[in-house]
Amino acid sequence: MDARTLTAVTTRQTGQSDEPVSRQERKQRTRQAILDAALRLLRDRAFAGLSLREVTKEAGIVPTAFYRHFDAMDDLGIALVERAMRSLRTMIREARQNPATYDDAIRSSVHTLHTHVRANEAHFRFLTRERYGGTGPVQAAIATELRLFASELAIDLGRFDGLAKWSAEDLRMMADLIVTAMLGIVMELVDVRSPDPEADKEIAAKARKQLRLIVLGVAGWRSA
Amino acid sequence: MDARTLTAVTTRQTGQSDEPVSRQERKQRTRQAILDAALRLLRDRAFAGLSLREVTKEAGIVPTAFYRHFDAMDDLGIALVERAMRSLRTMIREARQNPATYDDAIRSSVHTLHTHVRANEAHFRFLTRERYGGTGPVQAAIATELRLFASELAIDLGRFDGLAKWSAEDLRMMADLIVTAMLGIVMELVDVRSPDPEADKEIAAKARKQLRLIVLGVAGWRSA
DNA sequence: CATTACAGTGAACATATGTGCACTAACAAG
DNA sequence: CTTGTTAGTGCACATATGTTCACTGTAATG
Repeated sequence: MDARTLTAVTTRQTGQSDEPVSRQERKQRTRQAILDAALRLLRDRAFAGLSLREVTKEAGIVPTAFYRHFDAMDDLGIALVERAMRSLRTMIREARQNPATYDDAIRSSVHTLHTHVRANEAHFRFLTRERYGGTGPVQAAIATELRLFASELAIDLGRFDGLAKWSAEDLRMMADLIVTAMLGIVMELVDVRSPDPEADKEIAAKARKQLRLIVLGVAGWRSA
Repeated sequence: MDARTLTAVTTRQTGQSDEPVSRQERKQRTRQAILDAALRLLRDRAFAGLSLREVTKEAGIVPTAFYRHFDAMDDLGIALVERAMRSLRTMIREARQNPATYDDAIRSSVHTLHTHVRANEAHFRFLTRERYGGTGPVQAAIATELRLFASELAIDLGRFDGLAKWSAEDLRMMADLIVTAMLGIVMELVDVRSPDPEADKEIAAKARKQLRLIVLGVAGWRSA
């Protein structure tokens, strides 16, 4: 097997072998293949228990080729974080377009959450798993991104009636609670088992109730 | 070095070598040494990235001796879950002794939470890390135990004023929310960095506020 | 005291891993 | 057309890992 096998990955991926592709286009594609391979393996393993060779084998390339794209496994990890966070941000952007009233916001937010999670299970699974489980650069990267995300949510919350006069600290507290609760919901959704559509409805209902419970607390709030 | 080194672990552990110890007592001790070694390593690694040889080296025994206590690493994992859950249950038992009013319950519960977590950081770190991060038997064991724990909490909640007439499902929903939120708090506490006592106070304050926000929601609740 | 059970050792092996190196075919640039 | 870049290959090697096996000293048993 000679270097013609260079095309092995990309062709397997695109399905058609001979459309002309630029050089960096090709590089991008195998890079993507590595990411996808990793995500595929991460469905039942944790990132820490993932070897370079495994990933490259799954991606259809030779181990040493890995270094053309990443310095080490940790680099792959943070690349995955970026990619997964892009999915998260896309979801948020859509959820943010929804309007004023609490009840509508909850309903539609949970709906878009459910939709996006199901559409990008691998990304969300990676995020929720490695948020706590991961160590080193990966967890750090996720923690940073989620902190940033919670800050934005806190600002969003401040625009709602009844939250306008809350302190930044209290808003942040509430945002953190929401983020943690919803990530718990995400974890239940992407848990490997039960592709049961009935269970999905129950989980979504639970998510709505939890959000509603939190929001109801706002009415009685006075910062201690 | 011959088999007299059999005493290496136990002596290093107890500090005094020649108090008479029964045979199974000795076995129990090295088993404990293995658990402790694992927990020590798990401070900065995830369980998945932990090798049998590493653990035994840290424990001060030879790799093959591991099999006298566990069939495989997974067994070690579930043993760790059991041990960690014992710490959790001990904490709960203490928290449960506290009385009626919401406000007092929150205050004292967060206090005992903080105390116990600081006293058994390794256990709680392991639980929160591997709850999501872990895969296979370990995560399954934690999930089962936490489900059970949430059920008990739901029952406890039902005894409070204003919650007496809630459906079992709603109580469970609220219990899950509390468990998830508090495990998030625990994670912040055992996060490896900042042994800052000032940060501890802020985290505790945040925990109280989150619980208060949830509890306040009860007043306005009507099951959808 | 004689015998058995067994928690621990140490050597050995097959396998998996990360990484360095020389090489090559194809694209890019002149 | 020639020349240089480079994403990929294939080989090689040192190291780490899980697990087997025969063993040994000591506590437990009779």
